[in-house]
Amino acid sequence: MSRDKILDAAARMFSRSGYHRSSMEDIALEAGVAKGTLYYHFPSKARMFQALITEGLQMITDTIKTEINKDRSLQEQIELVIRLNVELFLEYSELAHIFFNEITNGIEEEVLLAVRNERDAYIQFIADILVEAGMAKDDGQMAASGVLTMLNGMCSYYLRHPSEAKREQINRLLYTAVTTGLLTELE
Amino acid sequence: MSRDKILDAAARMFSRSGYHRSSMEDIALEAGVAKGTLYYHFPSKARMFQALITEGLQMITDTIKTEINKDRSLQEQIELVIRLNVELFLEYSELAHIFFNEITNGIEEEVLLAVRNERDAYIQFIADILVEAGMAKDDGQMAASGVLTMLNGMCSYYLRHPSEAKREQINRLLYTAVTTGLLTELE
Amino acid sequence: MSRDKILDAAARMFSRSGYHRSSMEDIALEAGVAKGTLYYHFPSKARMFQALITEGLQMITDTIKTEINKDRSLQEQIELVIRLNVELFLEYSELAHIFFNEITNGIEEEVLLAVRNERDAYIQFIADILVEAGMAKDDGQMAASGVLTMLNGMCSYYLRHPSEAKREQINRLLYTAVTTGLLTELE
Amino acid sequence: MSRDKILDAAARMFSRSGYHRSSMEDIALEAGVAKGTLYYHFPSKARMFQALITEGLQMITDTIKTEINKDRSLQEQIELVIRLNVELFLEYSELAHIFFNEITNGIEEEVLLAVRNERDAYIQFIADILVEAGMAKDDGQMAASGVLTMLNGMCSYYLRHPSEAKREQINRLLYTAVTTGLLTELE
DNA sequence: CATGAATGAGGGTTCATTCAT
DNA sequence: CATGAATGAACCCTCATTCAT
Repeated sequence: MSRDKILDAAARMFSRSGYHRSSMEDIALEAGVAKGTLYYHFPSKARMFQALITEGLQMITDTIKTEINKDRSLQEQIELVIRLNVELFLEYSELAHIFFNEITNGIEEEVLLAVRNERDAYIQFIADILVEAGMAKDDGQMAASGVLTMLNGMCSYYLRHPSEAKREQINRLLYTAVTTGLLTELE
Repeated sequence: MSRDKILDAAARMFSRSGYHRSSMEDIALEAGVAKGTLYYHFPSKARMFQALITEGLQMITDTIKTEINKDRSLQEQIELVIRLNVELFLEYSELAHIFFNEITNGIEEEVLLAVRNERDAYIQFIADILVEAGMAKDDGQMAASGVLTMLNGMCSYYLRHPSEAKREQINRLLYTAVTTGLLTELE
Repeated sequence: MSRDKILDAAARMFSRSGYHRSSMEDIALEAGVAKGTLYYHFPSKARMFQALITEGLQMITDTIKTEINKDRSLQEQIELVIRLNVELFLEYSELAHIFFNEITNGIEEEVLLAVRNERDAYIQFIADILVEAGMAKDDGQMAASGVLTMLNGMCSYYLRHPSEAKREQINRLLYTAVTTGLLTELE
Repeated sequence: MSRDKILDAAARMFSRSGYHRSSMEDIALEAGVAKGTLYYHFPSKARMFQALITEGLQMITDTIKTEINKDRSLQEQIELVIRLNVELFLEYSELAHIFFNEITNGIEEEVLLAVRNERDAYIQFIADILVEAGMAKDDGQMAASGVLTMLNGMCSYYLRHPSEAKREQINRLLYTAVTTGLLTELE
């Protein structure tokens, strides 16, 4: 179905070139469909982006939920969540970057709010895991926000100065930051 | 002099609306000069942005250097560096955001590299301070990068959910992160 | 039958939003059928419009003919024709407006001519009535055209500045214009 | 100056093909300037249209005022106003048509209101002349509206079935309609 | 009979940049 | 030094129409 082809192409393009640098023409070309087809499936570029975020996050949270329930130790759960997030950041770096750093540019206000809500929901999702694991007090939101922020920054740094060694370092450092309770100060 | 008026206006506009959302028209208007004048002083929008970053960072590093040399304790030095950076982030949030998070959009490759170098130089500058204060081993680059990343993220979070209480928290948390040696793991 | 549903919907949409502002999508939605169905019944938007005009006018002229033959005085006949036309204008204002004022926009030349012929035929139909009633000399075309023009203009004015009082005024004024023979000068 | 070239070209294009059928590309081509130039002088197509109407009406009312003051009899004044208006209608038929029959299509609401106000102001201008000449009671608005409506319709008819004889007829008929007091019934 | 996914030409608009003055 | 009129490529979006099912 061409809706999926389009979302795939959009993910690739946004991830490669960012939101504004990816034109609807480019995305259509990448998806192998006509420009008008994009507008058959999505009312606007912004809404397409929103769908991408929403449906992408749904898949991610589903994956994490499934994996986490597979009878693991607390430690393994935390490690897993961190590793999966790092992988996602590195695979879809630009997209993740957009997602976590806003798109202040000329985008429909309504979509901006929706994406912001998605982000807050995801932060809450991670926060719940941290709280359940005893790694954060209260609602855990700021702790989760802190982890993701660090993750975002470290992955960006890694992508600029890549070397396999550091990749495992990121996982380890984040794990330490979480387990030593540094982030609980944030509450 | 109109060059300064332009840079001031550009800083305000970029900080308020981001790089791409600020048109040359807007900047000229804000500066109170004609659009053509921008091109008298700078060969392109990207170069203007570059000049802004370069000269801005020069001022910042000069300020920090001056303050740091005023015979302070190590603790005070670290606190000062953190506080100054937090202030800058909050004052020029968008600009800082751009500076620390790339501008993947349609910008001259050459300028992109130059700005990236400026950023690495600033990271190095902070790294040197950390090393000198014994807060990081080796070159301290990744430690510095980590601090700035966290700073970036926390300030963004703060701006989205502001409350005076949290502002001091940011300073304190960053101070803790630096002094407890968490970041030294990064080397 | 879905052909009728479509024509009804088209009449409503055109009358509400005009020809070009009504998209095939809108009409299909209003009719409760799929977009493709429109093209099953009509070869193009323009042809659909033409069918609407043709069949609508057929109904109108039939109605008028029937009513007129019901053994009325000349005066009553004229009053009737005027009143019916005013009602139609006000009920289907946009459609009437399109019909009487051309659609210079991108419409098939052939359809344009056809619609123009429909209009001239209607003018002739009214003209015949006027001549038969002794209210116009010769072929009465320009008289009929004049009445309809005035009717068009007054109804538009009425719709912009409505008030029940004026509605009856329109009928009366047109009746006066016809009966005092003003329009016979037009021949 | 290219602003004038553009307005001239726009008047020609609109008058020839109507508002929507005239693309900005067409107008630029007709004016001999680049498409972007249109947007240097006017913020949008609708605003350009508005400027055209406003400035055109200014010229027309100025002309009429000047001519009317040249010490004429009442009869000559009325004849003059009618003749000038007929000439304008025939010269800029489409434009006049748009002006007097709305543009319900996708045009900025604000511009629509502005143009409507221009039209009402022009009607008022004509109304004042009629009242001053004793040809209408009270504010004369509906009388003026009636004359212009008839004028509009007759000119359209004339353009569809042209012949020099009828042109003078239009002037005469309108003059009769005004002077016999038919329109005073409208008050 | 009817559908709806897909198309692509065309439209209005933005904006960094150029250049004659 | 500075201006501002002019440019044109690129962008997002609309919509009548086609066609396989």
